[in-house]
Amino acid sequence: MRKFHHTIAGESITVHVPESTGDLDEFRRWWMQAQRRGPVALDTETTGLDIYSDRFRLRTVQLGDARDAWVIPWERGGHFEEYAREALRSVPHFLIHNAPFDWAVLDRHAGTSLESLAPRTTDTRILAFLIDPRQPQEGGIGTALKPLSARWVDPAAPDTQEGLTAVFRGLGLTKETGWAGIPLTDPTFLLYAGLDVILTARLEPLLRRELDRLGVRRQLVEFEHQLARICAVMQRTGLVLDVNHTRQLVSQLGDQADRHAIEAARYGVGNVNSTAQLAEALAGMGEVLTERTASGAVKVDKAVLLSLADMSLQWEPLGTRTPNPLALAVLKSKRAGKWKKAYAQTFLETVDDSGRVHPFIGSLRARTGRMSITRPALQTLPSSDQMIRRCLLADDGHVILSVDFTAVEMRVLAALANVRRMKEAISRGEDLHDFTAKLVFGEGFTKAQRKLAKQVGLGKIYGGGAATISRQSGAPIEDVQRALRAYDRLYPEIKRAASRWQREAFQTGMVYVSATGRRLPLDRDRTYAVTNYACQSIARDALGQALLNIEAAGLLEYCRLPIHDEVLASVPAGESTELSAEFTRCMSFPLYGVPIEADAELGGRSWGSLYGADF
DNA sequence: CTTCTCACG
DNA sequence: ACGTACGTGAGAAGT
Repeated sequence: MRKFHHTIAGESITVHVPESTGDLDEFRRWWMQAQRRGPVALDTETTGLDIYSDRFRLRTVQLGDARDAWVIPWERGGHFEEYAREALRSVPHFLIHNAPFDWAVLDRHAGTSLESLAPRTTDTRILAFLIDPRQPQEGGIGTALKPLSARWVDPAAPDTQEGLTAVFRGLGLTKETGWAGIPLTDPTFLLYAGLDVILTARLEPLLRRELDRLGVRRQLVEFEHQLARICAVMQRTGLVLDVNHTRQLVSQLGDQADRHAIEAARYGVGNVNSTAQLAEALAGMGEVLTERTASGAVKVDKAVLLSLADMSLQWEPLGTRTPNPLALAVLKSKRAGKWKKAYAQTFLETVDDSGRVHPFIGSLRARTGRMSITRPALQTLPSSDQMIRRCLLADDGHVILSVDFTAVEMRVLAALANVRRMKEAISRGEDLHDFTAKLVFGEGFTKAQRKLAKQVGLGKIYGGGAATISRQSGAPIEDVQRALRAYDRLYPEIKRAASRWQREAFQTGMVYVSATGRRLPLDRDRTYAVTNYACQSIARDALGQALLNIEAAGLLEYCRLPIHDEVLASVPAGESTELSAEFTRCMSFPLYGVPIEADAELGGRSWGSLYGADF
């Protein structure tokens, strides 16, 4: 047995690394005792984050409590694997920091299913997030194990990730190759692997105590653990990739990007992604660029370039000036390059050997609690064109189903702020934006006026002013101002609720507590954002509730992605109509007296089929 | 690492 | 007193 000693919060701790079956028997005796005293912290070390690649390996499994950690070298196989498996099977309650990652690893590589682990897990990252959801850049301490440990356990707790990076360098390895290349005998690696579980074990009771002190509901903590599990199931399922189409697309987009880059080079822009080069070249062509970025540089973004190219924000010709050929070439080259690199290529890099991509679905990411999807970022695929979404398919014999809430943030606002006329319109089944347009512009409102009513409604939720809404929508500022004033007259409850929420937050240390009990810290200089936080976070919780309903109805196996106000699913073609109705029912329920409703759309085999012609 | 840009709801 | 567009992930350039 190898042992490492360290001091945490003034107490000495021991990291044990078994080397023989005798050592493993001692490990077994330890966890059998430890599980009687309380939950056991669990962690894994792996070769990297690419859980679904065939090069991925599970290296160690660590268990621990506040004083002792055991690092089991899973990679050595045989008895090491057997004893670790037994503990994973038997311990009744685990503490894991950022459980979805370890669940996915152990499910795929250690024969311990997500279904078996999740009900036995407390995720300390969830606990920390419910105390303060802000990232370090936003003034919070974030939810990484190191800063949390420093805050709650021991300010001198070592930064194990940073420490290991130094060790990697000493061995001629990098941040990327280190996790796979470091020998399992490395003392720093073993000590730090053990420290992580000890820190997690010490963190949990302190975070629990803080949650109790703040009065955060147990029910919310439980809700988040259920959602984490549901999202982990969707991640494991993944989506089918049309590999051939994606390969063709990579090559097509690459050709396009190159062709337009060559065109741009003729005007002196050797690198289409260089804003400085572009601004200089455009100035040389006699273009006058007035917009500036936050730091004072000349702004040459898509909106600026489209206007130089004489096109609307939807790339439609305007006929107001001679199109600038450089602006057009740069727009096209950048777009093709980005779509190739960030989307198509990432699909091919992340696809597993059975042809599926498994995006990481973070069930609790944004400061409002909104979910996010990474590797690849499937919540942000272009919707103006079907070409990228066309790469992702329903399962064999299935079709794509998309079910989305109707105007959910507006309905949430109506419910939370008790907006009388909005609630009346919703219960009559009226379209909210039609209703507003009618009241502001009269019965014969135009399409453009409805669009303005919609943008003003959204602007209200975001806290936007006339200037911004005018710029974003292209509507004349006078019209926007008039609509905004009319809006305030029609729905006076919105302003009143916003001031009430800000006042409440002021009394609780600048934290607005949402209707579900979520803590939403406000930034002092933009407290107006409280309206958005209230609506965005409750809309997110409504999506969470919908996911629980979907699972209870036995439909989780069809779910593929949560996209803020939408659930994307793959359903057997023969039952698509019935399943579509069932999904819609799961996503329809009253929220504080206001009906939340959903619309289903059935597509063909590819996700792109919902965004244009399917091939 | 920061800034700018661009994709989404 | 007044007015403030919200939340993400990702790639590339430049310091």
